[in-house]
Amino acid sequence: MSPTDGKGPRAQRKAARPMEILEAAFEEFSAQGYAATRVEDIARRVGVTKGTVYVYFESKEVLFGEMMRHLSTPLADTRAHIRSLEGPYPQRIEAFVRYVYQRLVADRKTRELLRLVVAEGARFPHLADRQDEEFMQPLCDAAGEMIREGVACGAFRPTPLAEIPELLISPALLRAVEHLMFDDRRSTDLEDFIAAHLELLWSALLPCEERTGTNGRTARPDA
Amino acid sequence: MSPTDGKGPRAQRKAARPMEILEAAFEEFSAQGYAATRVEDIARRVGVTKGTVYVYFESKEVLFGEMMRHLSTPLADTRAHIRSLEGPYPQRIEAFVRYVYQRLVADRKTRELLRLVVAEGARFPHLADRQDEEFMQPLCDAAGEMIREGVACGAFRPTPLAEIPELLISPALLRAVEHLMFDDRRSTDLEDFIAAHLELLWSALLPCEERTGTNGRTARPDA
DNA sequence: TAGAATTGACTGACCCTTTAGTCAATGAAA
DNA sequence: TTTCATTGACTAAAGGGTCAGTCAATTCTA
Repeated sequence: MSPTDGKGPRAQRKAARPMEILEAAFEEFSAQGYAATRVEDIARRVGVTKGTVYVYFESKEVLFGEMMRHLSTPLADTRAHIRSLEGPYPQRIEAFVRYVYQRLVADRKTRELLRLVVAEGARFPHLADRQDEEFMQPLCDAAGEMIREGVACGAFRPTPLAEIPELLISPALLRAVEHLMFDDRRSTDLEDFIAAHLELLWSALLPCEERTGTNGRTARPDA
Repeated sequence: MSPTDGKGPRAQRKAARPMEILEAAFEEFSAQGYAATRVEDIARRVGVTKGTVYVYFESKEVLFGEMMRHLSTPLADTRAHIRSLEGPYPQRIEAFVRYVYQRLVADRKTRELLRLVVAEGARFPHLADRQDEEFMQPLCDAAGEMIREGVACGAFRPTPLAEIPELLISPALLRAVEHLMFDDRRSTDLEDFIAAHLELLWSALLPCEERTGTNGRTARPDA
């Protein structure tokens, strides 16, 4: 039974408050950083006053922690999603790579989570650990496994990518960091970038004779 | 004539102060972030009081700006250094790659500069621009040029790396970000990582028949 | 050279704004 | 009428920024 079931408008509002506050906290904390964010700003964004925020969260620090936890939860299904990929290995790799760009570059929430971890990680070390546990490690493990399978069944050549899958996702991270630094001021075409990234991967993964230069699908994604 | 020439101890101390303060400011700002750093902390680190800091810098914000400028200046010679690389193209690439790891991963100052740009870039946009202008762009331009030369003279195969040299340095950036997130808690071997990175590059750059798996020198760097 | 006068780098107490956190009063929903 | 989510005025503490005063280094004078 959901918390909004069979309740009057008062109870519904109350039930919705914590989430509203977490969303507003995300906007403010990611834009200003922890120390520079005022609880009053978060409250104003929700349309209430500071006192209300303290009804739902006992302190600014707790609110920040809860907000980070809230941000991290959608990452939990990363591993399952990746394991569900099907088809020939190169296409699986491409789907995987596009998924990584989707999360790390296109999805603002994940991107800003990265900013907060880098910016505030020194004072909240568990943030980095959770982010790694729930996102980076699953991603890398799944990628490594996929590549080793591909190698085992002869689709891919042996490659250090199998042992160090971070190499596979690093270009996406670079785009994410660029995005964090310049927002939208320096945006070269992402599709071109991904195409080049895939090209680089094929040269490492595919046997020489299969490298045509247009493996997988490097064309724009259409329906 | 240097500012310490022929001066008494009083004048020498005065001349040294701004630099001392900038160094202390770097330590505090990079550890705590702009908003959470107190000018008093910076002063204490130097061994003076807050008032003294305000003798040399008119405000916290100006001090931060000057500190960032001070940090950025050593980056200026990046381009020259890269152009001075010599020898066969694969060795030049390897030297370049190692230089990038040196700066981005091993050099604490450059790494923390990255943290500050990501963390504070939203409120000080010119920081990102300068960092890019003086470091990232020269690095990428030089790399792109080197690869295109290598392709032109037949040492390398045509490759999208020539047009998108960011791909070449992205693994180093990943290590830098990991370092920022975990400090020293998660350090897999850097040499293994670089070796794998180079391996990946050779599979993209070298003709098939030259790819032995141990191009360049993948052994530990010795004298 | 010795002592007096001057300088100026530095201090630390102070001001004032900002902001985390509190709580008695309020008024709309139940 | 009762309940309780919300308010907004309040406190306390923190921290940016100021400045008159201090004393050691330096310069001047005899």
